[in-house]
Amino acid sequence: MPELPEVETVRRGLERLVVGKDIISTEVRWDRIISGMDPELFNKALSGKKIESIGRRGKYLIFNFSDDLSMVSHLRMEGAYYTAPAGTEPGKHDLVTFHLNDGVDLFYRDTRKFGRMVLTDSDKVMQVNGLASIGPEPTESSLTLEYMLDEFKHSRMRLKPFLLDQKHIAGLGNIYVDETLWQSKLHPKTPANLVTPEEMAILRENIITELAYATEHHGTTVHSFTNAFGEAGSFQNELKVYGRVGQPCLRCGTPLEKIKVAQRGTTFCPHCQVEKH
DNA sequence: GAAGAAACCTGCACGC
DNA sequence: TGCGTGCAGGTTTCTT
Repeated sequence: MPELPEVETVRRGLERLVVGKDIISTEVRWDRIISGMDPELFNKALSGKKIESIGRRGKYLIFNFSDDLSMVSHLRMEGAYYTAPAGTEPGKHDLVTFHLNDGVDLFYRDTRKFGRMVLTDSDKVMQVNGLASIGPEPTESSLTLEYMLDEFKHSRMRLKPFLLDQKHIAGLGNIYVDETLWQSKLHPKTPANLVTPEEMAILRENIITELAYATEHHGTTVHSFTNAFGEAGSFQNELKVYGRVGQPCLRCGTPLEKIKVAQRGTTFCPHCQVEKH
């Protein structure tokens, strides 16, 4: 399940593999992957375009093509890109193929068909659904303590769904929310406006550090995530709570518990992370 | 307007 | 062995 570190890992891989190449044509095998556009128009618009650069904002990949055209791609749960020699037969879950000019095909694979691609003018990328209201990147310079204090104090939403909402902070998903809340000793059901300034400073530092560290380790491989080279990340070996339900908390030894918060499986330590009301 | 729930999807684990 | 059920989860859309 790609979160920010996984998407950045994919971006770096694609940058090495496909930037500078031309698209000859595309094949779409699941129409709904292309949001708001007929697949034939998608193919027509992309044919002959050069892939000039690949950017990222939060969990969104942004392909920039020649003639000021861009494509916003969200991998959602299990989306993945990989390249293969031209003529390679697409697999069952290869939903889109980009035929490139140097004997290479770029495949988009998505087992659950949750991913979406949107073609748009390059100057309208930030108007695409999801990007229009996205919060700051979790970095020292973008995610300031002042911003967090101001953003959190207006909401009684529980921390788990609050942090998952990309409007507040870009890039966090289920795994890293559980990890950073555990590190910060905050209960996932605590309302956002009850986090003290001292706790907020710790939470901020943990979010920034955790995502940077996970990116260094090429992300977390829990289900099917691999980068554009088909390589798995290694950060799953660093997880302290996610996937460790029933095992002892690494801080206090209490067995970790799993609950549902806002429809999301949530693992936490009932001793270290005390709920506030 | 805010918050919660359902829907989108498929593979897998589990129970019978 | 085979079938039915529940679960996993990011985002959008619908409902309260």
